[in-house]
Amino acid sequence: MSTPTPRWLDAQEQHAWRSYIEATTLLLDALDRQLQHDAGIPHGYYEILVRLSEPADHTMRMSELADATRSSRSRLSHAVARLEERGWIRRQDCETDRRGQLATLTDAGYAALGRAAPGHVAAVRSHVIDRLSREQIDQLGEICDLVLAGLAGGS
Amino acid sequence: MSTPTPRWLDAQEQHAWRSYIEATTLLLDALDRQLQHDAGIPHGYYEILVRLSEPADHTMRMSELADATRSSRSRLSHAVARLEERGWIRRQDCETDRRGQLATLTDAGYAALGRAAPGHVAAVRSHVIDRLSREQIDQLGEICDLVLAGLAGGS
DNA sequence: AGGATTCAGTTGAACGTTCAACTAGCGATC
DNA sequence: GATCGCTAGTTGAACGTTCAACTGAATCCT
Repeated sequence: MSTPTPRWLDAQEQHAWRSYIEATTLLLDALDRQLQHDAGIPHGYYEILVRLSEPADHTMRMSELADATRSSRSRLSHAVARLEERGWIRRQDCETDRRGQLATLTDAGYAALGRAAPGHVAAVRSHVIDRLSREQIDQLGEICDLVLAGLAGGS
Repeated sequence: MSTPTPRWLDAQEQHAWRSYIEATTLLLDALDRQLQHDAGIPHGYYEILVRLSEPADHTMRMSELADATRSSRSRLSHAVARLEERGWIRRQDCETDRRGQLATLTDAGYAALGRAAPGHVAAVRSHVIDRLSREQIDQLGEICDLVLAGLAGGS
């Protein structure tokens, strides 16, 4: 539990870090507001619907879905409960593992996603993608993959 | 209110966007956990303390602080109320504008920040900064500045 | 087989954020 | 110098997330 004089961020590092935090704060707030307004759900719930819409049967194991959306099991559990109340997701028992639950996107949920998506994509474009060069988009992807590798995997 | 067939994200764009969202989700969660564990406050509260520590008198107008931390006035109001309960911030009336409030970092708050900072910086380094090349750090800063310009300013 | 461990998922309380409504002071304008 | 609108900040209810505790089922071990 020593405190070996931390290496503080230099000017360049601090600038990048602060810009990242500020941009991310504003960006996520803006996306939340847009989706809350258009679809009545926060950004995290939208991502759940997106992921569920990808398999042909619109069905996923809860833990699979938790991993895909990078959310805790608890968060997903609460979120799916809310979306189920709304009739956008249905839960059923898993045949092969009696501990498991399968979440299925309902037709109403799929329709809701279809209504929310255009506005969301437009927001992502206008706030991020369309402001960057093709090269910068690639740079961002690479940078985030590096960070992701550290956080998701081991070290 | 037409829906003019949105321009969906192509593979490259979608990859970058998803990596960004996933990395950000995991990163902010990790920073929150680290700070909650080390200092008992979430990341947003830490940023409030940092900003307040920068002026020599450790004092800022509430709205100045809200702008600096990119937070809504309501969020800041609640947050400062909590930090005041803890004795880390003090509020006083503004002399020149009777509507205004001045928030001041107390000595206890400054000390708490001093205790939290090393672990936080170490986390930022290990998760982000030390994984990127100097060039990538600059790229990230530039990208985020572009996004920030769109969200903070006009268009 | 029996017991410990781990895994899948849920639950409720505590906490932070959002939203809308509100108080109060400032400023412009007529 | 009254009024209208804007700015500063707060409040409480509703909502989402976190954390820790919990239930049950699978798996491991001998």
